[in-house]
Amino acid sequence: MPTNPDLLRAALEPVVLEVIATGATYGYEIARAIQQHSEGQLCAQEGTLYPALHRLEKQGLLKAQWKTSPEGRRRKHYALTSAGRRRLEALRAEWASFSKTIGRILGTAHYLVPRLRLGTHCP
Amino acid sequence: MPTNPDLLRAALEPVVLEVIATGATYGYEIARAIQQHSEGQLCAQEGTLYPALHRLEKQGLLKAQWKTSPEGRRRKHYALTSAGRRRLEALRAEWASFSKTIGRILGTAHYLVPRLRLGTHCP
DNA sequence: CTTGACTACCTAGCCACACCAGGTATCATA
DNA sequence: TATGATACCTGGTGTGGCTAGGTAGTCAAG
Repeated sequence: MPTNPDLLRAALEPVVLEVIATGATYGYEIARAIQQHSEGQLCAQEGTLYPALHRLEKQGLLKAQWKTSPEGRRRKHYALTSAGRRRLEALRAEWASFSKTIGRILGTAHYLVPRLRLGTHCP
Repeated sequence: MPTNPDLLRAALEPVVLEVIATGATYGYEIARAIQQHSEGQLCAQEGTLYPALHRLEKQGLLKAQWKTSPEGRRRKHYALTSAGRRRLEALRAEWASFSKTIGRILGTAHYLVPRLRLGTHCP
């Protein structure tokens, strides 16, 4: 439930856009979705995730809307804008190219490893 | 001849250790080796690479030695320590695990893309 | 009714680090 | 004697993850 911050930094933006594209809508849910999609390998702390969502919104990649759930919880729901969808597509391509290159350099392109603990711990 | 800084940040340490393990020894040569190994996709600016080498040396992963080439050039030659070799191995495993996870999330695990320009420009 | 656990959001301050821009110095070539 | 390539270094700036703290509502247990 960790990730070395430098790795997270490289992947946070595409991963957030991706989980929103996949159906997660508000912060708390997005955080859980990231953990689930990554099988616990990735964990964006709240102090990381919320500012990231605000950045993406400010860049026009997400649009936000406050709603109140039937149980009475205030939630800020995010959705991709069309710019956000284009950006996600570009980030997918960028990631594919980059990870292929690094994988080739490190000789780990198809290197299977046991699940490992990466960095800090998720509370 | 670019890379988005956040991606470079995630890969710089393993890539530097790798190119040194592969035979590059001094800063200027390491910089060129990174560009060549990455087919121009990765470029560590001098203001990035030299501090990184100093960090790795300070951490005991590299040992350095000044030499003067036959043509009279002062060069600082780096070599992996045994801790450096162990670290490289760990970083390879970490990268393999991480890139597999992100690739799966983004659905780009084996996604082939045309060579693309990533971020800033290499001088 | 109070306590605790969970949900749900936010932010100020710290720190690491890539980058820019500038510096120094040597050597080869024109 | 410029000019360009080689070869090293660093101070300041900006980005952004993390820590640690805050607010506030729901719900079950005691």
